Amino acid sequence: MDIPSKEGFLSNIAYDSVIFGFSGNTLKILILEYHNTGFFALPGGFVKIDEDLNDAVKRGLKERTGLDKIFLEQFYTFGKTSRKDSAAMETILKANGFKVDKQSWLLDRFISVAYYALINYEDVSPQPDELSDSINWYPIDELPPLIFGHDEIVKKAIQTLRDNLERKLVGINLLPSKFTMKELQQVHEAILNKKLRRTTFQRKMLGMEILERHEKQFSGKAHKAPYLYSFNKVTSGQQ
Amino acid sequence: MDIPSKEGFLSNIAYDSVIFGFSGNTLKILILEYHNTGFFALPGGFVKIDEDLNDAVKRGLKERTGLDKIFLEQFYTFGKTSRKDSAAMETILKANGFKVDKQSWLLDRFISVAYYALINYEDVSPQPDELSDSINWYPIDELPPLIFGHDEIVKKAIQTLRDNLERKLVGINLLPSKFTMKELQQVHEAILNKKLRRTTFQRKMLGMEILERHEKQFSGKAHKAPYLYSFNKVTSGQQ
DNA sequence: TTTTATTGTCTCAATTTATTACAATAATAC
DNA sequence: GTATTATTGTAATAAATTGAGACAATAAAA
Repeated sequence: MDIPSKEGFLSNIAYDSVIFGFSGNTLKILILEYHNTGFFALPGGFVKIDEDLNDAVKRGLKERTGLDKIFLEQFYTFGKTSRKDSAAMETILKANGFKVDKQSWLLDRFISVAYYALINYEDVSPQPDELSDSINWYPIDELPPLIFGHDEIVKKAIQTLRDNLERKLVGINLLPSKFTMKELQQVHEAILNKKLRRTTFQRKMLGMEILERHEKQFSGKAHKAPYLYSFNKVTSGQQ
Repeated sequence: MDIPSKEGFLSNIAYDSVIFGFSGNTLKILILEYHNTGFFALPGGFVKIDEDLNDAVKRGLKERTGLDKIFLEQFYTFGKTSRKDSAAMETILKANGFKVDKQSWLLDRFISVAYYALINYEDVSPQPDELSDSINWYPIDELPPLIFGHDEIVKKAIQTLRDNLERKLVGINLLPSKFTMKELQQVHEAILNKKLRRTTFQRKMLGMEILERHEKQFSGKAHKAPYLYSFNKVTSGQQ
C-alpha cells in the first residue's frame, strides 16, 4: 500500500492538539497509540492548501471527538530540528502496512503549531484515526512517554492553561453547561494542582459577574442543596 | 534575473518580526519599504531546512539590526488563507528586476510565525535587505498601511507586549543596561498608553526586588539627581 | 543664598483579598 | 417528628495591597 498522498496539503507544516478533559477530579489529556508500535503521541494533522490553519485544527478535532464548537486556542509553534524522528515515523508507517519511500513527505521535517482544547469529558467518545490503534484519556501526571517531542508540547500546554485560568476563566469549558460552584472549584484545583479556599473562590467567581444562577440541584446528599450555575457569555479562543 | 532559489528553505513557512524600540518617549516599530512599490511590511524571512525556527528568526534579526542577544518571543502563528497576496508579491519581485514565474515558491501561500523583539533603540542602525529600499522606525500610532496582513500581526504584538509587561517586566529590554526610574516609567506609559502614578510605580518596581541600584546620575538639571538602576536577572523569552 | 524642578520615601486612606463565623438547608438517624 | 450531619451561601472582620498626598533631600540655576 502506498503512503497517503501529500497532494493538497501544505509542506513542512503540521499541527498538534492537547485536548483536555476533566473527570474523577483529575485533568486528563487525549493521547493516541499507534498500531503495534508502543508509540504514543498527541493527535495532530496537516493543513490543506486552501484551508485556514485554525479550520484545519477544528476539522481534526471534529474527526476525533465529534465536537463542533469547542474552546480552542493556539499557544505555541514548535520548530526545533530535533523534533524530527524519521525512524519513529518509518516504524509507524510500516506497522500500518505502508511501503516506505525515503523521499516520502511524511518523513520530512515539520514545524508544528500547537493548540489546546477544553472539552466536556462526558460529551465525547474519542475516535482513533487510520494510523492509530486507540485514543484514550490519560491523567496529566500519568502520561506515557510521547514521541516527536510531544512531551514538551504537553508541558507548555499545561502551563498556558494555568496562566490563562484566572484571566479568562477558561475552566468553565471543561464542565457541562450547568455546574455547581464546587465542581468549578475542583476544576480550578485540578488545573493549578493546589487547594483553594472555598469562600474566597466563590466570592471571586460571583464577583466577576459572568455566572448565571439557576435552580438548586437536589443531590440526595444530607446537606443544603447547591445552586447550579452557567456561563453567560462566550469564552472562546477561536480567532 | 531569476527569483531567489527556494533551495534550502522550508516550504509554506515564514516568520515575521515586530521589532520594538523606544525613543522620544514613544514606542516604535521597524517597518521596511520595498523598492519602488510604496508597499510597507514587517521584516521577515524563511527557515532553512536544517535550522531551528528560533535560530532562523535570530539570524534575520542579526542581519537587520546587527544585534545578537536580544529579547525575542514568539507570540502567534498566522495561518489564514486570506493572508496570501500574490499580486503584491509579484509587484515587489518585478520592481526588483526579477523575472516572475507563476509557479514561483515566493508566490505560494505562507503560514507565518510571528515574534516580537525588544531592543535598545540606540544600539542599532537598521539595514534593509536585498528586496527592500529602506527600513525605518515608525511610532506605533503612525504606521503606514502594511501588506500581507501585517497590520493584524502588529496589533497582536502590541497586545501581547501589554499583557506581558507587568508579569514579566519586559519593558527593561527597551532601555540601556542602566536607566533611571523615570525612564522605566516612561517605557511603561508608552506601552500601556496611559499615565502612571510615580510613587506607586516606584514602590512596585522596587518591591519586585529585581532592580539593582547604582551610583547617582548627575544629569546637569536643576534638581536632585536620580539613581541609576539595572536589571539583576536575565529576562529572555528565548527558548 | 534663594529658587526651581525633581527624586526618594513616608504616611494615611481606600480598596481588595484572606479568614473566620454563622445561619440555612436537604437528607438521615433516631 | 426532632435532633443530627454535612455541606452551602453570605456576612463580618482582619490582613494585605494599592492609591494619593505630603514632605524632606538635593543639583543646578538665578
